[in-house]
Amino acid sequence: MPVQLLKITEGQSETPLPSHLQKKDLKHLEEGCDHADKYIQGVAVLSYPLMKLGDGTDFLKVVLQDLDNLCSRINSINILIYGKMAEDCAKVMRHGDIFVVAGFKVNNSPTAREDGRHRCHLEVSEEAGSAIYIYTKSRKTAASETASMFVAPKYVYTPLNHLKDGTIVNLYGVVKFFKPPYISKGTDYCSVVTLVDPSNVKLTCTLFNGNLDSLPKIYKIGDIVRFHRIKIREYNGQMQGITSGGFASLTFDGNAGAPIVPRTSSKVYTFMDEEQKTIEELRLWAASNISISGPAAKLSCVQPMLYFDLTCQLVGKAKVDGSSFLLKVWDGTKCPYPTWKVPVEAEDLEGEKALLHQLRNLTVDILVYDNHVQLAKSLKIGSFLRIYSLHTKQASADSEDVSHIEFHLHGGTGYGRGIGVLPESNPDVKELKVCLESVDQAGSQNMESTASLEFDDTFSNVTDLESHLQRCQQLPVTVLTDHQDLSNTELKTIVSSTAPQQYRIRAKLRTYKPQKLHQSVKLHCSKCNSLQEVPDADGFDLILQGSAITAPNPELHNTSWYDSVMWTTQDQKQRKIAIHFVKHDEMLQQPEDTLLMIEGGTLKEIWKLTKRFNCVIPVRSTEDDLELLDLSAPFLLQGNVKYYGCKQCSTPKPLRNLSSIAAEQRPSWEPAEIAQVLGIELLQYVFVMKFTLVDGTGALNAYLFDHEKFFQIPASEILTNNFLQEKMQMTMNTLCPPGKKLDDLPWLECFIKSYNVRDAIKQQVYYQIFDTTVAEDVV
DNA sequence: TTAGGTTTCG
Repeated sequence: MPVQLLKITEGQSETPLPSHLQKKDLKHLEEGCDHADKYIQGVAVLSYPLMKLGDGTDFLKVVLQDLDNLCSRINSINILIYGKMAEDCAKVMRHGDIFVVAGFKVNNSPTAREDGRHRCHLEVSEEAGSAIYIYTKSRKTAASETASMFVAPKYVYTPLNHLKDGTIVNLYGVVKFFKPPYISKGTDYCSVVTLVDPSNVKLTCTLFNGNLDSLPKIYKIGDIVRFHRIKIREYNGQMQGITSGGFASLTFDGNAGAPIVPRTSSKVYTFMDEEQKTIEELRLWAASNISISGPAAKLSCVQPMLYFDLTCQLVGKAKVDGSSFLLKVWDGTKCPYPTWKVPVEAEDLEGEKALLHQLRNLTVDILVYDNHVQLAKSLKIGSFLRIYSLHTKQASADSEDVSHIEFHLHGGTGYGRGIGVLPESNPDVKELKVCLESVDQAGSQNMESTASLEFDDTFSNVTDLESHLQRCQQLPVTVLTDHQDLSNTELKTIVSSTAPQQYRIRAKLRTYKPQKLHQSVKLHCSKCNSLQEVPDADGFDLILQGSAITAPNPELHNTSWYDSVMWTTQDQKQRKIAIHFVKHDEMLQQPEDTLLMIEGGTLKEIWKLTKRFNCVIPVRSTEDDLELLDLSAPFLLQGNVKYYGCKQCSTPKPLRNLSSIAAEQRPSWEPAEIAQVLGIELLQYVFVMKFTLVDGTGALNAYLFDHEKFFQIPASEILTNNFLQEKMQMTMNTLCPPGKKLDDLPWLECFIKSYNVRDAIKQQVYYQIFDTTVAEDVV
């Protein structure tokens, strides 16, 4: 019998221990040694309630104190008892009983730092061949002590608005954002999780673990987590959670009504009625306070230029080159657009050949890049995946009749981009399997007849898309904002006429450039009429690094019109940063109204400041004044928008001219006004595109030169706003649907003007679209 | 240690 209750009479045990057992001292316990013939002895000072683990196994935790080593600093140890043995022990044991535990396994105790007990714990079970001998005193005297011994573990959970720097806490939260575990640049996997709770405070946690399984198993926004022993630190003025020793997590489905089954790798955890209630309460709160991700997008619903999470099964994989890797996946539906096929060597393609062939028109090729390659390589064929923030991109239609869609998982982990493996028990996987099986049963004949470049809705649900496109074929997708009384002119007539003239036309958009819409955004100087590319962040970064070499000049601090603060960074670089807050009426304004100037800041620091303050102007010190940086850098940042000045047309004036705006009754800090007082010729963000228009009589290329009117999207915000980028791409997909024949393209109504451009050799006629906007129900 | 949520532009 693995648990034996033995009597002690006058301090002596009636039954001796088996002779082969040798006593082991707590001081000499070590992980990894063979402890089959060893025992440890101690008095039971604490026992937790008998519990059931996730798999139904009984579990009991008992704390033993080593009576021979009462003086040593660490003289108590946790005993984790599993299965029937746990049940038996709980039945017979009493406070003060002496335990002899034999044939145990020694493991690191994750709670040692917190409970101050031995750095190892002992694990015992019948299956492992363990035995427990309990020496008990007279039942009469022990009975009264029983109550004091069964103490439920008291975990205190801290609300997110009560977190303090430097503490280790337990907490609950609803997942507002997460990065699925990815391989960090160090030795561990990393997962970033942002939580919220009913206090409405956010906490971003950075979790590391060398074991993928030990990180929280979060699958979607809205999941609920319970973290134990997470360390709280202050970082950049905000509380941050980070894994500490003994970190443990449980994850729950966030949907009200779903079974409350914790996902965890930990064999041992407490989970009782009180916890269950907390989850239910958080689910209810989340239901009205968090937008839980809806049903995941299927391949049949994809649109070009979207970021979405795809739940799918891996059918094949192949190496492509050093920085990219191919995954062939399917989800049982058919993408309504032609999709690309990534060429790879046949011998590099892993996966079942017959299946790959059979599903060739239902699988899509996903190219994953950079940091995702290593993880992608390790994926098992047949496993179920969720690919987060997968990008659908419309490929250039330059040389082809119809364009196609590409699937990219770009490098980096921004926006939670990554790959997660879902267990078969996941409800979404169960649903997916039903779908995949039904397609399998439909047989291969449907698929055989489906050529990859044909449209076939056998497995797709494209009703919405189709009806949308039908609408577009009837009504024009662009309308005039003026000149409605004019009648249409055929393109044939226009191209044979002299310029300059103005026309109303009805035409179809055959193709457009650039296909990569972000390339259409330029900066325009209305003074010299020059166009230039929008500088990239690297250039700005270099300028900032260059200007940070010169330390801020303290003599320029705290003037009549601004207050200054300066500090030195704690890192090796000892960088000096100064911020000058412009005053209004001798007072500092609210952050959201404040204009500040910064010296020595990095790109990231400046970016953070723009989130909180109205305007940020990067500056540097000279001997006697502050001045703007090189005009290749933005002279002003407001919200998401970087404002640039024309190098040719600007004559920078002293920054103190800003004080004239500050002196206004309500300084509005308009970019145009700031530019004016600083002698900057403000560059405007514009879309510049070339539309190839056809109408059956002829064709012409017309330029679109638009700040905001045509797309009803400000060009200044498109580069930093993904939502607007998608909106613009959707608009272009409606104006010029990928994969459609000319007959099926919608009509555009446009107003265009012709004009002459002369260069040294010849004169040419150009056309420009104006007074035209995308129809209201298309936007 | 790693990353510290702010998409690529292949």
